[in-house]
Amino acid sequence: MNKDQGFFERVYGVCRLIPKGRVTSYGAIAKYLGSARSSRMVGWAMNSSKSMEDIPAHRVVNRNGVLTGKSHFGGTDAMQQLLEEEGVPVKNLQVQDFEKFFWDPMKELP
DNA sequence: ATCTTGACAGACG
DNA sequence: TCGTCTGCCAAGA
Repeated sequence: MNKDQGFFERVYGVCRLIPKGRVTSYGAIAKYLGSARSSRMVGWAMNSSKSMEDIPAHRVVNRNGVLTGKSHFGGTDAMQQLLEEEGVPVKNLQVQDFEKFFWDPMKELP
């Protein structure tokens, strides 16, 4: 979470802090990191995180609540099932009641 | 050192 | 309302 590791390391830190059964958006994380318009960087970081088991990237979706990164989860609906197991209802890669399950790092974290 | 890519987001036409 | 384009910043080739 220190900047020593670079930008995406911080993204990892936030991802790990996402409570189980909650989801957040790339923009929210980017904003929390201070670069609200660098949401792409978050996705980029996740791209690297996909190789890191410690990062629950399945809890990170786009602002629409759509699991855009599902393709990176083996090309199956594994990502969707993971969320459902955690208590997040997902329908066809779309998080149901997204706002309800949305977890804002800036708001939840001190 | 330069160019391309990237799991987004917001603005514009 | 929907489709398209740009903006943003970092990492890999």
